[in-house]
Amino acid sequence: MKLWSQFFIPTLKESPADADITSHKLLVRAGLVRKLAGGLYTYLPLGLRVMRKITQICREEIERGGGIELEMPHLHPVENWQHGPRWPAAREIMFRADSAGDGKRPSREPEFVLGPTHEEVITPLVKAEITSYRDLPKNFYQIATKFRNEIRPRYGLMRAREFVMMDAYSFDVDDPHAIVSYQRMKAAYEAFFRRIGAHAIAVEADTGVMGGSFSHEFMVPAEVGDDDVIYCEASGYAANREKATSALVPKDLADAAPVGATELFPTPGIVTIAALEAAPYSVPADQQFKTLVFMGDGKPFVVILRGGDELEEAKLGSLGFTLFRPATPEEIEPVMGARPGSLGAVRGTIKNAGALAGVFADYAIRLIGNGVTGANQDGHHLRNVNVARDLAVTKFGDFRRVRPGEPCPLSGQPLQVRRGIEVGHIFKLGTKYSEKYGAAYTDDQKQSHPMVMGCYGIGIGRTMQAVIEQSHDADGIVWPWAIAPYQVLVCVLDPQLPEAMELATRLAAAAEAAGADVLVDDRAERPGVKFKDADLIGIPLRVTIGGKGLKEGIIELKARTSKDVRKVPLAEAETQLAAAVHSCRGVA
RNA sequence: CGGGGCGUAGCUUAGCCUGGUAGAGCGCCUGGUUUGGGACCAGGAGGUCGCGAGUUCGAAUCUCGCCGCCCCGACCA
Repeated sequence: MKLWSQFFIPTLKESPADADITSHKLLVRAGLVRKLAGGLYTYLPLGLRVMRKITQICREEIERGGGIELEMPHLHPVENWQHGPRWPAAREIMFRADSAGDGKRPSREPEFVLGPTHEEVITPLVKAEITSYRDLPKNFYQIATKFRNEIRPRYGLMRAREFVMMDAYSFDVDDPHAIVSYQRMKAAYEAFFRRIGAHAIAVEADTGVMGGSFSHEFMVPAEVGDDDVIYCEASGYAANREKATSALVPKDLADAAPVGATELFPTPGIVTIAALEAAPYSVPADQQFKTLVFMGDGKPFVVILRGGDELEEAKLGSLGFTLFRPATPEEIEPVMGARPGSLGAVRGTIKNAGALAGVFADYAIRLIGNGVTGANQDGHHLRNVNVARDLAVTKFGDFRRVRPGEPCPLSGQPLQVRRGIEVGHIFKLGTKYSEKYGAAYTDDQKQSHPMVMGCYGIGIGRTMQAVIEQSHDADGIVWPWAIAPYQVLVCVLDPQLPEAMELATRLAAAAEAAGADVLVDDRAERPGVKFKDADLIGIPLRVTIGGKGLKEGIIELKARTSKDVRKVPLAEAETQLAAAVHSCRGVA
């Protein structure tokens, strides 16, 4: 039992000026966190208790899923990263931690970096320690602070620069076994989110810079989320916008026949899809080819989409470039022969086709059949361009962004979209890291193979905030039992009465014996203040002891989720409180 | 990194346009009255007006630079 007067819960009546989403305001108002600087937060005692409860449940479920806990350094020698597969992309978001000005190194590269995640540490460890198939599978995890120099920290703990994350790494002998490890972790995640009272759904996700073959994100649906989830209720299909596909292009679609020879026509000053849609040209957007040029690891490449479609840049990750970005007009002109607005990929019109790393076409352009595209001469376009006959396509792929309403790839029903907060992510990594670091094992035929890896993350602080986002009311937080900082609040309205405090102590003991953490509000505050604070900090079960009630011989029980107050005779107070605690624990 | 906004007491903020005394509410301290949903009265403490230059007799207020914070976009392991 903890006495409020001897604890530290700095609640606020007013919302801080720099918070604008509910969960962020409540984190601060309920005295859970305080900001040090952008994206950097102190966990106050109450917030720390919630974090601890979440990490403990996480630990239990990951262990159940086969995880073995260890703890790796936060400070990494930069060499570990330089030798890894994603140094160019990762260095941008890493904080550097130079040893204090010893002048021994050029200042361009740090000696150490603060770890944003730990593939670069765990893989060399496993390479050194595990060499036999007999020692596999293994799944190592830790719950530790991570550092990422987010371009834009925001929404409190939602996107912080320093944050607590559970990260796990599985090592298996082959793909089928790796999939088993992956499925076990997926089940562990589902159990974890269920136990803490968060409604999280698994959605197919893009693998991004991580690489790897497939992955799921765990999303808590919320309007303030950073990500769009595309889903179909009929089939259960759910995917991150970056990954989502639709059945827009029929699988059995035949190539359209040419309608005539390609024909050059002047389009002075026309550099947008919309302008070509207007009179006098009147070419519908989806009869135009949109031609984009990117730089991938220093070489230009071309992406072709339908005029009305948008590129989903994340999908370009499947092309295998380590780093890519849109090309500048200055980079485009020498290769294509024209500036953006007049670009196309018709064979023979590209000025220096040899310089290209490839021409990648979205499947949906096959729906165009014959259309209009830039001629690679400023102010000119080509019509009667036939997809199969005329375009210099290296490879078709899915590069477009799906729109709500398009047919679900599984059921054909219209897809829907909603916002969500990403609280966890699981990847089947494959051998990208094990090959790079030489993490291999010897099988029973004395053959060496790279280990097949998976990696898994859960944002602990973000999960805490996501729970607040989906579990609050006008008065404050409504904590699920399992992660409430305290589960029972004994509200002593007249703490100066010795019999009131004596009763509070007895009831607290009874609740603790029943398995609850108990906070006793013994402050010399008016009742209104205590009730408002109680609602704000969201303790699931409230026991009220007042001078009036004592005279009547009753105490009161109230659930945070309900308006109903139950009056309980003093003689039954301990047993009824214990029964209420048991019933809450059962539900949770 | 681009666009926009904001920095005044622990918190929320007024004042700035039109230069001249820095104000309120909450919180805090003292005393009193209260005491079941953020009480009331009286008194009090608390401010380099983000930092630095400049203009001016005089700058919270006008100008420039810097820093910090928030929002939108881009980005996001």
